Amino acid sequence: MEGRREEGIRKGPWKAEEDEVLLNHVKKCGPRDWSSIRSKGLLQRTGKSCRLRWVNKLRPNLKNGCKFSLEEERVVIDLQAQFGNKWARIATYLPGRTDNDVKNFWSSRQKRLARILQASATSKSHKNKREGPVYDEVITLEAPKFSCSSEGESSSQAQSCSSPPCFGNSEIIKMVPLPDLVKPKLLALEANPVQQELAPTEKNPWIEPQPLIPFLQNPQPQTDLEFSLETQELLARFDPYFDMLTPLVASELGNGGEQLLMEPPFLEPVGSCGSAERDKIGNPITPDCVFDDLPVDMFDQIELLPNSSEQH
DNA sequence: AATATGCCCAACCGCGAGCAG
DNA sequence: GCTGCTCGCGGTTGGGCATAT
Repeated sequence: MEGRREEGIRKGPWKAEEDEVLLNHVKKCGPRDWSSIRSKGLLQRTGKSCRLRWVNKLRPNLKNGCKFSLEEERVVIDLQAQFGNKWARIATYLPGRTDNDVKNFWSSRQKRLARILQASATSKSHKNKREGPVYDEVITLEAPKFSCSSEGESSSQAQSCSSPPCFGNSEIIKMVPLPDLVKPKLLALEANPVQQELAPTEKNPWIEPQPLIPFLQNPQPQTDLEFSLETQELLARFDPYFDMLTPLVASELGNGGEQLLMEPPFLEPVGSCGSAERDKIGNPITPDCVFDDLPVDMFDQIELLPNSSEQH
């Protein structure tokens, strides 16, 4: 696929020598003047291509080849709901991630969710022929078995086990209506077009009886720790505010009744995202502290994110 | 073991914004 | 104000690897 086309413009995969030339250019001139790279005859690449290479691969402190951590997944989900597909903007909240990374992550995720949803819809339609629709009842779901094997998980790359935590075997999670006190805060959130599209009604979702998410009644055999965030996301599509139930779920698992709210404002763009900074702005709710409220042993399977320097 | 399928990721393309002349 | 250029962003595509059948 790599090749030359008209006017000697090179396309396709970058060679190490080209990377070196590009790095030298950046050392001398900084990450700008991309088009001059070709006009000076340094590389047969367009300025556009050079910039992309730098931004996505050569920039320092990139987490290349490192899967998204649980927290990063959460950030993306929250920010996507808030900003929409503004990948570059979202990426600024994720140190070491590029817009391309976020975009690719989201795209894979969407495909996966679509498949799960479709499979669920299919199985539900079969089920409904016998049972008919089920509305207006307390939703219960049984968490899939905890299958992120700690024994000899041979990761092809030394990647973090980025999958979200699961609840223990056979835990029953009750989905209960959103408490009133939560609702006003939710209104401040920017509506997600996708959620709007998929939401069963534009009326108050917490008043209208919501259809059950098919796969909750008939959980698909999802892999490993795919469950919790994946599930939450699907739920959120039917009930845009499902995310807010997460802490509730946690509390139902026996960690006290305190409810926490996760709202996008806890996030700060890279450069000002230290916890001290967050404290300064008076927003103590962080993803970490949300996880703190979950059962401690849930995270036994979660490895720390390796440094990019440890990769490869 | 061979083949099919799914997933991840790098790179390209088109479009729009910003800016200088 | 117009034009052309550069840069940045979001969408899309295709290759390669991993996993399932």
